[in-house]
Amino acid sequence: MQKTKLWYISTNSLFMGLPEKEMKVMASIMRTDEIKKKNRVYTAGDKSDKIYMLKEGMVKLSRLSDDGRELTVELLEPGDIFGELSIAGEEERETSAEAIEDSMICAINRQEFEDFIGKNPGFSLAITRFIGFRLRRIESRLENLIFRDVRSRLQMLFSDLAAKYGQQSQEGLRIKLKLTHQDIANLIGSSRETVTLEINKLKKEGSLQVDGRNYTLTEKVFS
Amino acid sequence: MQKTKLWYISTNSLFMGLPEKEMKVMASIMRTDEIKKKNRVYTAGDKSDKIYMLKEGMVKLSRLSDDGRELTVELLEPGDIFGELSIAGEEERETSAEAIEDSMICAINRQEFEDFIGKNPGFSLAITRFIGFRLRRIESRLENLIFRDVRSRLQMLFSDLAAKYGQQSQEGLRIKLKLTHQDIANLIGSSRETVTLEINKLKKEGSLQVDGRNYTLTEKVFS
DNA sequence: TGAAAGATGTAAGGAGGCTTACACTTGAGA
DNA sequence: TCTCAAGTGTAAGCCTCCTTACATCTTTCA
Repeated sequence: MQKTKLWYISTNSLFMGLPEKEMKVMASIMRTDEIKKKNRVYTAGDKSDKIYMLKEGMVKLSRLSDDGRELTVELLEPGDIFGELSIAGEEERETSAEAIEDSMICAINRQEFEDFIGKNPGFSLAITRFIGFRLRRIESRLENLIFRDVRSRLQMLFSDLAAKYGQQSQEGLRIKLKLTHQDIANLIGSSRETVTLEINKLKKEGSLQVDGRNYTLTEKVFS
Repeated sequence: MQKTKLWYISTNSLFMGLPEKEMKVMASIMRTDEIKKKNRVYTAGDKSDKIYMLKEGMVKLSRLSDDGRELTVELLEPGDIFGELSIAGEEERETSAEAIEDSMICAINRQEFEDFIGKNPGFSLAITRFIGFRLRRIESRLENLIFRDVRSRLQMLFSDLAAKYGQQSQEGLRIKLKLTHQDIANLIGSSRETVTLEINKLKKEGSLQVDGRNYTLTEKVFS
């Protein structure tokens, strides 16, 4: 059965506490869209006038350097909001959003979203909190990048991913995500070759198991 | 004459558009405090339950590594808000806030601040915007750190500082800020020695003039 | 199913920038 | 105004990690 917009809204922590009537209003200003894998929701430079919610699939937010290297800013799960910086004075997108699986998204016009915030003060605090969370995360990544080497950043990435996508299994915490070494390099600001090297070291040391493209953390090196 | 809290509020862009009555409410929940140079407003690990506004002086937000290195997250001017992550689920401070000049600050309890937001939807959007701005800035620093070398980061820092603290003069854009090479290193994630080296290169090339601890940008290498 | 594209393994070489070390200069505060 | 701490200049050595270069293994999809 196709889940309704209202279902997504009512199960989303961001909208928690809103009266049902307002949830319906939110549902009514959302426009559902399908995005196929490898397609972009938006690209850096696009006009920044919509906010999105990911309903199904997975979306990657990233920034590109002039010479084509990529920095992955965020991996999004169903329920996550993105493009929210359009309400923070962003005129043009600074990041790009790409579906890395076939996805369903909901789009809301910036203006309508702001009107909605204006009418629902509690909701606005939720949005503020949400952006604040992202700010804290990014700040801590900045810190890691400056203070820690590739090995340590890789370990932290794995424990972060385990916290978000981990599943307890026989061998340890299994990360339900398929990432290539290049994907990982883009997440920690390193090169594909160095990531391959460091991952294989972790395997040899026994703190990481890899089968296919699935990673399992077997030790609490990852705290 | 001592400027009143209300004066600071009414001239602050964050509070713009608020009815005067609400500005007075805000003033009434603020507690003014004096912080001497080199003292901390808060330290990483402190309970995160207040929001601050800088009235006078200058405050530096920073993060420390285990081995004592420092990353400067932000330099604040009068009118700037800080500690705002306490409304974004931050239980303990992740950064420290240190006065780098004798300063006057205003403190507001988190709970009172949130109540105020709840009653003033327009204001809440302003706060969201504010945090969003900081998020964009930090993201772009993350990007620079990954994609650019020290020389380029140094140039970008100078043009950022010029935009915020610059003053047109005979020779070019003069930055009204006294920074040591160590301060600069902490801002761009480099070492003191490397910063000295690169600054002297820029001086030789003629794009930067230094007298004492004052920097003047003489060319548009800095865009 | 087979070819092409994508992903991984590995190694040599090199560069950027950090560390260490120390001399010299400036400035803050007694 | 003198002293001492703080800041700056400079250089050698080294270390991490990137780049380049291929071989091989896997996945995709025509």
